[in-house]
Amino acid sequence: MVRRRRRKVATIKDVAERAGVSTATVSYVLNGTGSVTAATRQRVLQVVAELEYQPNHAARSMRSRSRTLGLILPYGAAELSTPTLAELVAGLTEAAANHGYYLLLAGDPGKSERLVATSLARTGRVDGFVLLDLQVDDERSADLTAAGILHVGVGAPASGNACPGLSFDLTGGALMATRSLRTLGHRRIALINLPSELTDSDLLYQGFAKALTETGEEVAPSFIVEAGTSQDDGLAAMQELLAQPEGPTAVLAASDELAFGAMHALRDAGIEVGRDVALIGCGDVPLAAHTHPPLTTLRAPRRALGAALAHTLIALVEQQPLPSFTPLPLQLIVRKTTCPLPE
Amino acid sequence: MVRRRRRKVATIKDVAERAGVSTATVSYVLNGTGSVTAATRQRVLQVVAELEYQPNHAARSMRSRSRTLGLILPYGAAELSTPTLAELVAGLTEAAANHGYYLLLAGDPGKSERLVATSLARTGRVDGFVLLDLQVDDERSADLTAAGILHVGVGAPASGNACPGLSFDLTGGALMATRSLRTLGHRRIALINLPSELTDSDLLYQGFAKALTETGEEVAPSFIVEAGTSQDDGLAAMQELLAQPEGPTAVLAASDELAFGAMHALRDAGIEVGRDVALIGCGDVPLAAHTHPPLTTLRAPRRALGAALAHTLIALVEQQPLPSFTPLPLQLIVRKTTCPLPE
DNA sequence: ACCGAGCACTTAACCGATTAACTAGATTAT
DNA sequence: ATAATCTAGTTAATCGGTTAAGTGCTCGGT
Repeated sequence: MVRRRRRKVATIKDVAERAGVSTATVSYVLNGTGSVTAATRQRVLQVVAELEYQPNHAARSMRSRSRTLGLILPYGAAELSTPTLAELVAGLTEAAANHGYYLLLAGDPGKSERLVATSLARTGRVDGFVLLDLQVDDERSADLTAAGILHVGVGAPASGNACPGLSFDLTGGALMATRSLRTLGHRRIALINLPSELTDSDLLYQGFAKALTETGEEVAPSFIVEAGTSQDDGLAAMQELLAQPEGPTAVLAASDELAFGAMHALRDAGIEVGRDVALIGCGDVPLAAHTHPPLTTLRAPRRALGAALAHTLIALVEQQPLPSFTPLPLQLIVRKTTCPLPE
Repeated sequence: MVRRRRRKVATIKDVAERAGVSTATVSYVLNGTGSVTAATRQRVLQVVAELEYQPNHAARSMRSRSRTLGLILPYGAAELSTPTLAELVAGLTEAAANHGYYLLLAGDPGKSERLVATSLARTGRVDGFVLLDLQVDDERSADLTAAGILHVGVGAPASGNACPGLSFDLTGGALMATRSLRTLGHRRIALINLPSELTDSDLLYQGFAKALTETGEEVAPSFIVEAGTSQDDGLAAMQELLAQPEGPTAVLAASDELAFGAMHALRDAGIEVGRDVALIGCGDVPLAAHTHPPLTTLRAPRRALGAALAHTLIALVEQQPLPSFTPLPLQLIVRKTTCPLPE
């Protein structure tokens, strides 16, 4: 059987030979280090172009870094299909590309996240990791820190975590959303929040609470429901709120997913969203614009967050000063699930 | 400023020294090559465990391959958020992991897909690529083949493409779906198909046509609409069908996305899906179970396809015989959008 | 008793880059 | 005029593995 051999690509030696210089000179030209006359530089670059030379990545990363960022997919990776994660990944990938980095996906259901991460880092395959859904006292972060592995997390830089944490300005967003509900006349406002393990959940709570206390009101504990992350969790949470003697007239949900669940619960209870009860979600996933009625929600710049994560992690890897990061602002997209307080 | 130096990891030299052997012996033990006594093997493995030694990836891939598969994200990468792609990626990642491979994501909006791919391959960063949405006479495949870069595509192995193409058994699926519509009494059945550039579109058409011709009927050209891939495209296609003097009583859509659009169009036209008109989608994305009414659709094993792609590409890379591939069967999930022909 | 083969290793070349150390020639300083 | 410095390169060490070639040693065959 004739099997075509893999094509041989040009090496730095080929370039050096053809340009009549040493490999060191070629390297100097390509990296802008050393001192080279304009004429020599020209000649080398000419040959590089002719041979379409590109330095071998393995050889390069032996001397320095691998210019690769790692991302561990959550169990089952079904969550990759959530627009939230998908756009984040897109932002990561693009921003990384701008710095000559690439994104390595890992997600071995057999091994633990920790094992995969340390293996990837110890073998020099990746320079650092992005941790999704940063938690309070995150074990993963502690593990990586202990192993000397650089990483950044998606979420608030919380106590117990030594890594930089980047997130949206959920506090500002929640404040804005809750204020807008108050402006519409609502006074019995509930919050369906994320699990309290997630660092993001407190951010949201702070904004929500501030909007109430700034007008001298108290936060009713029964109106704060800690839910999971799924649509079903949102449904359950809403049912819990409706079961109370005096239920809320407005609800802020910590994610669109939760809001969708809440919409289901309301519909099942015969309550019309956007007329009887106001509802605001968070995230603005594509589907939010196409529910019935379309969901009022806080738009989150997911792609920008991905880019910010990439920048921060790369700065960490290259030992440059970390770029200053201000939580990315959310934008209130008013659709049809918000309404003035019914008289 | 005190900045902790990166932790030094054990090298093969450390292992060799500690075990009192040469590095070659360590390498032989770890790779199962060469001949080593049981005692020596024991000792080496012992030390490997003690030092938690893992071979440096860069050094390794200089002599062989990089054990990395490349995937180029579609423009803007918004499509990653489609469950279809997300699950495929998950399947790819997992199956790759089982062979010691990882998935490298690329998606540089600045450079062309071709440029990124050749660069990644020439620098030895990846061993091969997965091409999404394989097209008839796919330019990308031609480019990669010309550059001697291994790759597999998602789609039918079509004319003009030298690479293996893996897909679902869309022909069988369309046949099954269309037959089921006939069994329900429908005779005026339409097909909203994918763009004809996609190799998958013909597969679907073949099954659809067979279901009609096998009972001696003719395929009405006006009932075959070539649409795009978006929900809006599905909407437009359905409107086109409805505009005909005698519209279809049943519709097969080539994707759930298209089916959702068709549902919108039907609803807008005051036609009740699942009573007046039957509709079958393809893919069974999670949302399909939650539309009103829930969508009858062909369930596609996306994760399995991802795994098959990984296996095939890795076999290609390692010059092993390609695993035989039978198109992955679809399963008809009957929900509420199908109905007998109204009398 | 001697040769060849096989075993269990070691030695060293090699993969393709980066970079510290060196060198020859030109320029500047004293 | 001569030493010191600078420029534009080269040579060679190095990163951490893999692997072809080499080296004693034991064993079997004749």
